[in-house]
Amino acid sequence: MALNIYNTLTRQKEEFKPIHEGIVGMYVCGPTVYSDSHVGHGKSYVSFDTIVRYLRHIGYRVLYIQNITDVGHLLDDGEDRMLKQSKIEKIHPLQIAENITRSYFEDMDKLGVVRPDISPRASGHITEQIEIVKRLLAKGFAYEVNGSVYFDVRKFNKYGILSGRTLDDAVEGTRVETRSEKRHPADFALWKKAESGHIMHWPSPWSEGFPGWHIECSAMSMKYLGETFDIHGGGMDNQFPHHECEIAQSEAATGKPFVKYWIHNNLVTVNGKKMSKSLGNFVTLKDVFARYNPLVVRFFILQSHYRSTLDFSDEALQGAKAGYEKLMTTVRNIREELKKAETEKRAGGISLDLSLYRKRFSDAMDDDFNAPLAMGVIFELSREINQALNSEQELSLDFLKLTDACFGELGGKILGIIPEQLPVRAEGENIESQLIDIHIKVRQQAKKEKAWWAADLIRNELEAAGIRLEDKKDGTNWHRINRPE
RNA sequence: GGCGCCGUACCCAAGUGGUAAGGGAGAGGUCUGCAAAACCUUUAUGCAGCGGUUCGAAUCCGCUCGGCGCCUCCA
Repeated sequence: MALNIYNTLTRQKEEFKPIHEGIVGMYVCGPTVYSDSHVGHGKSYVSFDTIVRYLRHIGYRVLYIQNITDVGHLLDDGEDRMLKQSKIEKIHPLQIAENITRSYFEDMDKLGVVRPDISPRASGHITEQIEIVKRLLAKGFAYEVNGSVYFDVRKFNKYGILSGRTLDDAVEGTRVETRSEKRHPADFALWKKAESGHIMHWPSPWSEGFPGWHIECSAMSMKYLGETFDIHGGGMDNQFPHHECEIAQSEAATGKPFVKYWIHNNLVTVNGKKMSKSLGNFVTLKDVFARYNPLVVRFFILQSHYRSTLDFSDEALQGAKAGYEKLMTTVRNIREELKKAETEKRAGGISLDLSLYRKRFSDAMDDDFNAPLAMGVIFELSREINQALNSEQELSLDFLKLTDACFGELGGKILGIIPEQLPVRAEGENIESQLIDIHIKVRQQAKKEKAWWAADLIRNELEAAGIRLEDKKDGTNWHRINRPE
């Protein structure tokens, strides 16, 4: 089955065919860096990360660009987000940008999100943005008023193609007092003249000022990916007006199609309501990580489709945690068994058709990146492997190697939920593992003498210290308990 | 008001014309000194409700009820 992607532009699933054979240019709207990332960012970037991982898995060379917005988001009162926060904290806006950018990557790293190939900053691409504004003015798609430049939406007849909105809708829908400078209420700023007291401003042919919000994505995506590229992603809430404006200004400037496939991921809700910075009901990733393993959060996110909303609740997260641990137990058991098999001679009678699982997994991912369905496949595989591990038959080294590799590829490399190193027993001869082994030996003796109280005491105390013992047919295994879980 | 989305078991969730994946929780069982883990069995004649199309619908159409999103900064 070929890869099919739901394209917001056409409102249907389409077979994915990159513009250049074997190469994919992909741009995703990154965060505005003025406060810590919340779970919504987590869902968004985990979703796109999984998409990038899968594209790479099926052989594409992907150039993945994700911007950092550190200037240009205007509030209702016309004030820049970065500026507002900088006044609150009494530090330079770019200091905030720097701090939050670090914090953002810290969170994303924990979620197993592979870093973008390029993370361009809006403030570092003022020249490119000015260039586009110049082109738009020259072609008559924009006009200047009092040092500010606006895009003239009536000159671009495709305006509304992405969101399905007409200009009449836009007029009716406009609640904010129309700024008198604009010729049409839907016209949007390309360049704004800085008011006095505005710290972040740059020289331009029109005024000392700063770029409009939408222009940065056009400038940076086209700079690194070309004037037409394959995939543009972002949150559904950015479909209008942000992405609509991007299309308008980019295509007006170049006269070429801007993006082939638009991918929009759905939002996180809390108790059924959208989580957003402005509503103030957001849960930061750092808060969640204090209570749950970040990979549990990733697992939770991937358990629903990227185009579905995900309702964030403690109950749901608890469920995800239990499911995640179940999967990790299987992986751990395979790896434990693998270690034993390496030093033993084994016949091994069980075989398993892994290609069937791989195919079902690929079919799921090929169908618009259906990660939840793909996870179901992994769980079914997990069950079958557990049956094998439970059976009386010895498993061959080959069998164990192949299953471990399969989990590593599907659950690790593609979905990013199975780490290469689990918190299993410490490798090597460190003092901790020696001490635990001594405890296990003492406990074995206690068990032999039916001193159950002693055996249980050792097990309970170790558990309290974060070490879990599990008695098996052929001895006792131990592993570290993930904390936070 | 305009545009759009959603409603699947106790919870999360996939399935968009062929007879309800998967995870959690619950119940029973196997194994075990007991645990833990795992495995097995079980939990929706039914997919918000009512009509319609069809040999056949959770899936298509219409209406009703309920929830949400965008239209204003947001991933």
